[in-house]
Amino acid sequence: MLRARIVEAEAYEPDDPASHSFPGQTARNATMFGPPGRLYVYRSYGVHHCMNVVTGPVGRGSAVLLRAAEPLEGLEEMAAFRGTNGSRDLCRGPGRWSQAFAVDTSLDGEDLIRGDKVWLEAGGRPALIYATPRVGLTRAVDVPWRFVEAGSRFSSRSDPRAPTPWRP
DNA sequence: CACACGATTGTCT
DNA sequence: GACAATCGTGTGT
Repeated sequence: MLRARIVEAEAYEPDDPASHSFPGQTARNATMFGPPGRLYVYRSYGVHHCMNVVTGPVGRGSAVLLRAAEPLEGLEEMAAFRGTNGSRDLCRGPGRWSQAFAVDTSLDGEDLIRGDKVWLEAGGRPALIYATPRVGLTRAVDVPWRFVEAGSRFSSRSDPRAPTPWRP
């Protein structure tokens, strides 16, 4: 069993030029337009995989990219999948996290609420969350829809110099 | 069928 | 800080 705690995520909306759902539904992003609570997996740069949680109702195309997590359980297995050791880096970045959990496009569409391969569990909310611009985009580069636990050493980037606290 | 490109990462300077 | 790796997907012809 592998377990990790989400410390960083980014939101993507259908009217958002940076979102895969922006151009409309296609074969690749079909899961984004399906029911919420499913896992949307896509391949990035031909090399890595990235995990998203579908958040919108059927037909909308909203999702949250899972960018980084604090490994909690099964660290040796994660390290074996990644071919490295060092707990800080196991799930630091969307590609690394997917690799640590051996997630690829074969798991696209998995039910994260009732599934038995990969799922979400309720957890406590971080005491302080910062909102920042999203990472690695060429469009909508200033939209502050990256959310990161303040001060987490497992996030993919250091905290912003002038942090903007975010409250749900 | 040809082409451009990307929600990344690791390596090298 | 710069750059290559690598390929599925979307678009246009």
